Amino acid sequence: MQESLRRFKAGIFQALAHPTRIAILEQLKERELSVSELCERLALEQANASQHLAVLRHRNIVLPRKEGNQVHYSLRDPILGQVLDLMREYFHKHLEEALAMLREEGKESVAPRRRNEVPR
Amino acid sequence: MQESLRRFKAGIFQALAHPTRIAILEQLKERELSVSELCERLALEQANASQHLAVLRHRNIVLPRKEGNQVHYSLRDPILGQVLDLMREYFHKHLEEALAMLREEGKESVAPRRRNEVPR
DNA sequence: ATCGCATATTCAATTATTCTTATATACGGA
DNA sequence: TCCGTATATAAGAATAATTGAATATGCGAT
Repeated sequence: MQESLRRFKAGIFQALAHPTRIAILEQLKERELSVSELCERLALEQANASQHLAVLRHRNIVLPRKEGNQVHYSLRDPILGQVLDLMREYFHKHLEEALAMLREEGKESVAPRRRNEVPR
Repeated sequence: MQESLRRFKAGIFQALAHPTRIAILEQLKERELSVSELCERLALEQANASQHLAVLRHRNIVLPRKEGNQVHYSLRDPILGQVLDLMREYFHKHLEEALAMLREEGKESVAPRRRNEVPR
């Protein structure tokens, strides 16, 4: 597979690689929502929500539907919903380490590794 | 779901969000490989491969196994293999637009949208 | 036409990723 | 021990992503 195709996939993952956008997609997985509904549910600034939606839109991950004054967004392909479901499963499976990882967050003690040890 | 859990998921996606790391994972999905084998197959610089492997390692996506002089890496959880498979399916389904998107790459003509049009 | 609301875009500042080059560490063998 | 190979890390420059504030656009109602 060529570099360009991998860039396409990487682009999709990159679009998913932000907590806010994951939150948005988890909402849209259930049903179509307007921008203001999303802002309300997720406590987002309007401009910020719009920017994140733009990221998702540019990757064709999300579909806008205009209705009068507002824009309703929906998840374009259920496959990405499945991906999110798999991630949920993955998350549960690795709950312990996920929590540990989150607890470690912010620490920067370097803890030099002992000789003969495999890298962190 | 809390912000911290979404950060965990976003972190995984972020680790997947690079063409080189996708290439690495697609190789490891098939079988365990040493760093030098990966470098050879993917035509990577040693230092660069090592950095990308470090990203995957820190997320516990990939597992190092030391054997004498070298380190063999494997995919830690087949779920992520499934995720890559779903992405492949997604990719095929949206092949047309993917190609269009890739063709557009590098252009920066802004193409002002017509009034009454839904955003890009 | 003008107002008000919903949404989108732009800009500048900050922060995070990525690449390259150089150096460090760990190991096995002579 | 010292050497060569495999891998990891560090440092710096280049690039990209994120944010908040300000502004723009599109639409419905008056």
